Amino acid sequence: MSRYNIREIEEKWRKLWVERRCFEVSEDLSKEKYYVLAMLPYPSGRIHVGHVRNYTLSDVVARYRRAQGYNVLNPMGWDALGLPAENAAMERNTLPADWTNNNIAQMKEQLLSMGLAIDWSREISTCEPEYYKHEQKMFLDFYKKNLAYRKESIVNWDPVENTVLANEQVVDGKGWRSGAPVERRKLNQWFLKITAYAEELLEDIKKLERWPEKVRIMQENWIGKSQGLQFNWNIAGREEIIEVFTTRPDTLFGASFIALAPDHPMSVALAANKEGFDAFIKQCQTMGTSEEVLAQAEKIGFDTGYKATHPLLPGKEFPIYIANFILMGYGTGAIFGVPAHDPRDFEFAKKYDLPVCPVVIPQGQNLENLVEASVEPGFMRNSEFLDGLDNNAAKIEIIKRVEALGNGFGTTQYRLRDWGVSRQRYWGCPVPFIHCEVCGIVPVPEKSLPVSLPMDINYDAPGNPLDRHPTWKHVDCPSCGRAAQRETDTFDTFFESSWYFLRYLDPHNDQTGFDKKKSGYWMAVDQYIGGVEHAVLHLLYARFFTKALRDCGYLECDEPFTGLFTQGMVTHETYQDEKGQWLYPNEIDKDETGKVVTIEGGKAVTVGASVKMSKSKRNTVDPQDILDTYGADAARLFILSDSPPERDLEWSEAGIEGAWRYINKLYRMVNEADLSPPGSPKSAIFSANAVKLRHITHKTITEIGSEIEAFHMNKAVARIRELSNAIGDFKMQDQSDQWALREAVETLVCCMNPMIPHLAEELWHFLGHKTILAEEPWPVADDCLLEANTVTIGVQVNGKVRATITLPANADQKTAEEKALAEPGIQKALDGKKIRKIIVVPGRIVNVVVG
RNA sequence: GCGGACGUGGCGGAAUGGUAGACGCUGCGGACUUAAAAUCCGUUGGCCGUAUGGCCGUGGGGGUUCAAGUCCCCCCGCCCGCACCA
Repeated sequence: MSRYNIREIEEKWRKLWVERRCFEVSEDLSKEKYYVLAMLPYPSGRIHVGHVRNYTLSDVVARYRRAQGYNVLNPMGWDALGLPAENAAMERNTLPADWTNNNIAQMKEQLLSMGLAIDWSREISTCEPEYYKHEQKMFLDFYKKNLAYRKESIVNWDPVENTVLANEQVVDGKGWRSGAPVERRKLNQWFLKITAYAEELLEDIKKLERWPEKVRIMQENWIGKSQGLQFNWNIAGREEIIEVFTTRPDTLFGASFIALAPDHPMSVALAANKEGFDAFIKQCQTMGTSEEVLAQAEKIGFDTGYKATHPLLPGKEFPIYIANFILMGYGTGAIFGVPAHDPRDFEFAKKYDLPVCPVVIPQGQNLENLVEASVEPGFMRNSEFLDGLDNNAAKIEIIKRVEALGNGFGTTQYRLRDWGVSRQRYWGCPVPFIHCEVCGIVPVPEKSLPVSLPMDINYDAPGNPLDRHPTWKHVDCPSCGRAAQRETDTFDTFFESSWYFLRYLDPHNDQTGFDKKKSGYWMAVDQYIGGVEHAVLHLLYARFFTKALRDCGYLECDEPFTGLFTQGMVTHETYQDEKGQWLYPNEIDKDETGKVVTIEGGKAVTVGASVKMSKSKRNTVDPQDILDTYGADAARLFILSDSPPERDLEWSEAGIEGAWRYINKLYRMVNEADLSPPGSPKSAIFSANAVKLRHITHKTITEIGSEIEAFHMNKAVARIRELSNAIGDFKMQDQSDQWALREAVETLVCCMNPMIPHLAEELWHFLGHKTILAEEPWPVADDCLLEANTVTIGVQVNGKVRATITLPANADQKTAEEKALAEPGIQKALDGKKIRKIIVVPGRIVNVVVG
């Protein structure tokens, strides 16, 4: 027997799959379709282990579904636009396009060596005008539908780089690159009206049954629907009113102050000339605006000195504060504070010595001397006409009353905000609009699409190269013909990833983004797989796009992804030398005593926690090294073993070596097995051992299937190992048992195919088959063999296991009882005590209750 | 702070309310070898015992049940999300 030559054999089968175009598919109405999609990678240069995990998972699903008879689409492409390419271009003096295309070529090479069942004929790259011209058309359609609009909004502006910074690029109020203090600047920017779909996006989350609960909750929270009352307060001595929104109108009679957001227009109007105002506003601005920070920060306020009054609360006046915990972007930017029933208001009231008046009293409580806010439901008190109602009824009642007064209205608020898509960058899809001094903002005519990025750009000066380009932006106005200028903003790159899954369906269509009929066949994606970091933004944007495109007539599909799986991160131990410098895993080793030391110099190494792989901690492994050393199958197997896919996976050298050893073991085992010749007739009679083996064989078929469907890939691998252990342990009792052994081995090979396809294909061939395993159906289990003919169950005395007994599978209760009581261990445990009752659960347990 | 997960051997992890620790990794002992690697066999939750065996054990405390890792209540710990980084 020749040694398993991983490189040669894996290469051989990959070549054959490509030659036979095994994984290229087209619409086939005779078959049920199955669309498997892995989140498309950003072409950063080399694949990382996270990619290997992602694409191994999608590949297992694709190969398994294919064997199940589905017409499986499993495409791949490149999320090729984005900031890193510009950073790289600046650092290396190249062009973003060159850097990106180079990376794509390299990464494709690497992905090919993983042996993925991908239809590469559908490969797309989002930086090609052939791709983005269609999204320019979509944007124009959105504009026509009033789903795209411009508005002024505030950005972080780096005055040295002449560029807009993302929040994470602002470090301590300074630009991450330039170190210059960041300015808040108002710019006119494009927005997509995702809020128009807030209700549908929320409502349809219910349909996404095969999404992780966690992601659905995150999206629900993000959309943040709340129902309440919006109404007006008067300001004593002034004409203006203050509009507030509350989700707790029932607590109105418990109010003790009014609070405005620091950037509320009335804040300036009421307090701009007051002493300390500027300092207070400054203080508010330094602490950030995230809900997390506001919720945990000390609640501080600035007393405007004005009082508010409300028609429902005659004779009462409420101080008007400006408070740091009120957000201008949510509701109306103003609230009435009810310390007794809101934790933040309570904290605020304690600090400024404001009254705490409980009005919603939970059953069995009196809420005297509150030490914290009470948010439980209850019955109304101290609330005039609401008294005695339960607080939910009170909400309805008070909204009625306020509406009758003409002072406000019941309304629904969403936390979701419109999606700002403008980026002041070069390496993105140009926004297809033209600015004309006379006509204003004018769409680029469809026949003039695409608006392509110029390739002759440079980074010699700060700012957006599109803006500085000598000719690119100068065009004639399509409407009046006068000299005009192109929009130099480009789209947020979430734009590309919001519809790429549709482009895969019709990747070479130059007339339209995709054919409606094709989308009718393939959509929706049956199984989407990617990182949980995309739980909200990408997935919400893609859902929005699908609905918006539907309403623009592009397709008939409400939700893009019916099944979603979010994989965990890949982690690795960290290593530091004596000086605290981080070391790469390939710089360390164990010495004879088992101590971890540096390979160079043998110096002591501190082994740290296993954390997400990152370049800064140098705890990365290069998948290419793994693929070169151990082969694709070993890498795939290790990725799938042990850790459930949704949890973090700890990469270890021992683990990958274990997988590699097992690959070799399987190869040897099958090669050495004493099998009946291919195609031999089934034996008429099997020995006891063979019957047992056949039971395991057939059980494995159904179990692996359901484990893969449930994404329990670690358990699917365990079932493979169990079957191979059973094969290894099998003692032949009779020549006819050879057939049972062949059956077991062939089943093993078929079942391991989704996970380790190269070896499976090789062994399939070795077993004498002329077919390609990638094209073979999933084996069918014989139902008669699924049940074992004997079962071993525990026998308990008072709930403690004292013995085990083996019974025929169909044994009745009486038999089980008798056999259990006959056990010496049971007799001993009974110790002559009186038996009160015996519980027999057939096939499960016998419990003797005594005493 | 709010919302949501999670907590099982030395490690990753299995367990429709029914034999806790499947399947692995590591460690230990042995075989083969001049030797090593590879491979194979055995063993590997803790404590007591020569042993048959016994006791303890799923973060902690209570409860429901014939039976609880699993269900309920309280507590502790850890992780994730909470607005434009993709």
